[in-house]
Order: sequence, then C-alpha cells, then structure tokens
Amino acid sequence: MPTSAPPRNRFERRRAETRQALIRAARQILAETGDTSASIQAIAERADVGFGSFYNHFDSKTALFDAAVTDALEEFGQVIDEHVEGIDDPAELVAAGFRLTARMADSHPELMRILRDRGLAHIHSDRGLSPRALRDLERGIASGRFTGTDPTTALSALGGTLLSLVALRLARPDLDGGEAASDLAAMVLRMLGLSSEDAREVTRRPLPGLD
Amino acid sequence: MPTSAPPRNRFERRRAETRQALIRAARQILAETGDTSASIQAIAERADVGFGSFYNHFDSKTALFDAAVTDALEEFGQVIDEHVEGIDDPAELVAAGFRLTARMADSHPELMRILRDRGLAHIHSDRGLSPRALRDLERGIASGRFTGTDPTTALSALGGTLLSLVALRLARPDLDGGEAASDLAAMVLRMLGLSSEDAREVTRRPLPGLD
DNA sequence: ATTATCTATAGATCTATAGATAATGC
DNA sequence: ATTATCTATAGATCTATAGATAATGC
Repeated sequence: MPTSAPPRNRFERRRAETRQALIRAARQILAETGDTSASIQAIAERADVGFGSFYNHFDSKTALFDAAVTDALEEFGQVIDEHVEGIDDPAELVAAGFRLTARMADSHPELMRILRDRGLAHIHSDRGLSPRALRDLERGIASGRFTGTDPTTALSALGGTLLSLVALRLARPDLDGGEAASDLAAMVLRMLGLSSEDAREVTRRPLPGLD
Repeated sequence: MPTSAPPRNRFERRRAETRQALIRAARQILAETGDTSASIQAIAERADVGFGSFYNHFDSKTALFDAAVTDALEEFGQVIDEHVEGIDDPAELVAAGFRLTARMADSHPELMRILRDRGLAHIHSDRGLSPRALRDLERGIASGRFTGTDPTTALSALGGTLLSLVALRLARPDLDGGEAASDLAAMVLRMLGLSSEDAREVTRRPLPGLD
C-alpha cells in the first residue's frame, strides 16, 4: 500500500515485498494479541524475512506497528469504497457501510480486530474512510437529507456506532450480523434525522455482494 | 479496588498498597503511550516498589495490564454512578452520563485515555458501567421512554457514541466539551426514539458538579 | 556499481528466582 | 513464626550494527 509511486524495477518490487511482509506480520500480531511487545526477531521470523532487514524499513517497532495500523485502516476504507460505488443517497451510503462492515467481520476478521482496537483514535483522521464519510455527511446535511446535527458531531457518532458494531460482531458471533448491522444503521439514520420508517426502508435496500 | 474483603491488618494493607501502586503505574503507562512493552523493572521503579515484589502480585505483565484496565473501567463506572444518583428518567441518565464523561476528560485525563483505547472491547462486559447502562436501557424500553430498539443494540450504539465523545474530547480539546456532550447525547436520545425537542430539553437540565 | 538482504555478534537489557531483610501477628 | 518486601544475580533474550552475500541496473 505504498503512498509513493508503484515499484518499477525488481529491486523496488522486492523491497516493497519485504516491507509488506513485515507489515503483514505486524497486522497478524495486532489482531491476535493486540500486544506490541513481540520481539523484532519474532516479527522478522513470522514475516519470513532476515532479521537485519527490519532496519532497512523501520526505525523501531513503534514505527512498524503505526504503519500496520495505517495499512489496515486504508484497506478497510478501500474495501468499503469499492462496494458502495454508484450509491448516491447519503443515507443509503451509511446503511451500506454498516452492512458491509458486518460482513467483513467474517471475510476480514484480522482487519476487524485491528479496527476495533485502534479505530477510535482515527475517527477524525484525514486518511482511510473518515474523510469520505465526512464528505457524505456534509452532502447529506446540505441537501436536507440529514438534519439537526453538524458534520463533526455526526462523524463522531457514526464512527463510534460503526466501531461498536465491529466490537459486537467479534464479541457475539452467534448473533445475526446482518440484522445487527441493519438495526444499528437504522439507529444512526434516525440519529441523523430520518424518520423511523425512512431509516428502516433504507436499510432494506439490496446490497452488492462482498467476496 | 479489591474485589475481596477490605484489608484488615497492616500486612494486608501494605500488600494492597503495593498492588495498587503497580496498577497505578500500569495505568499511567497505558495512558501515556498505550504501549505495554515497558519492562517490569521500569514499571516497578515507577511504582516505587522493589523489583521482585512484582511477582508477589502478578504472574506476568499481561496480567498486570489486564488488571489495570479493569481497575480504570471500574473507577469510571463508580465516578459516573456517584454523580447520577437520584436521577430517575432513563433519558436524563443517558444525557448526564455523556455530560459527565466530557467533564472527566479534563478531571480524569489518564482514565479517559485508557477508556478510549480499551473501552470498545468492554461495551458488553459484565463489569463497570455496562451492566448498569443495560439495566437503564431495559427500563426505558419497558416504560416506553425508548422505542424502536432492543437493549443489546441500544447498548452498542450508546457505548460506541460515548467512546467517540471521549475520543473527540481528547483529539480536539479546543472544542467546547459540554456542547459536544450535549449534542452527542441528544443524538443518542433521538436514536433511542425521543423527538428532537424532547432530546434537546433533556440535555439542558441542570447537572450536579464534578470535583 | 549499486542495492537489499542475510548472517553473525557484541553489548545491553530483561525475566524470574533465591536468599536476606524488615515488619507484624499471635 | 509468618509474611511481604527488597537486593542481587544467573541465564536468556533482545537490539542495533557491521560485514558478507546475492541480485539487478546501466
């Protein structure tokens, strides 16, 4: 997930692969234990990368884990983005985001654990899904679809509720995830000023699949 | 914060003090860096406790940090509990909880950082504030004050939004905390079925102080 | 010639424990 | 006599780096 230009030659490709292998290992560790005290040796071994290579890419463990969280949040944003393309109604976008997130608890469990453990501090980040969500909220408020709130407050409430859905899915896999997602999405839409009937209707619209 | 009986003699008191000093140090570390890789030596030193004493109280660092999180969440629950005593209306309890939490960002910043970083996984815990919040939600639903939701979904949304308020307060200390709290509380109340007018009114009622 | 990876290692740090010390209970 | 703390330490582990190795660019 390089912010810079894509690697052109084999050197750069291999370098990018090593870096990504380290990030992947860090993401696994974050999801499994949430504990960042694993040794660099253990991380390199898990990434199947020579120990010394670590220092070619990161100055410290903290730098690696920060990059791993960013990487995970970016991926989350991209997966959601891809699947809501073509949806215009801001309310429907919110509902789709909730329902897709619930499904990702099954399809991307590692990512969801990181989101649960680290997402809250990034709700107002200028990376990942947040800026796009903020834009959609602003659009909804401007058009009158959403009422009685300002964008910042709405983003907080929306983000917090979305993360609580993630936590609920992970803590209670026995519950029906789709139903929980629709219920929480409907509550958020009510919170954003929609009537109960409108909110309910929006959360029942058909949704494109998630691999 | 011993779950067992309070210490009776000087031995037990001193033992409890040492344990609490270790927990206090762990809480500080959680709040400052959120990183659990500090050495046991460093933790003991910060707690002003002999190094070997650590093992009289905890088997591992993980055990200590788990205890520290529990300790912090219990304290959060207790502070809120004390200040909402006498409030009967479930809607007013919700609003008071939000407003008190916003104030705690100033009065208990360490606690709030731990809540932000670790709270989400404990929303449905059977300790701390959660069981009481669940009871209040059930009461509100039974009495018809809250409509259109079940207690579990409501607890998720309420907890997530409360934590997003904590994150917002910590990330944006420039914003007016009381206003943010009232805004978010009003949104949650709307989410729980109150009209915008009722929600607004409830969040404007006078609130007992926080030391 | 350049670049990244890998192996080996010195020195620092950490964990867990053993045994000494200090304080209290009975 | 009992209990908890504290100090000292052995052995293990970790970090950061230096230098060798392997692969590609030009």
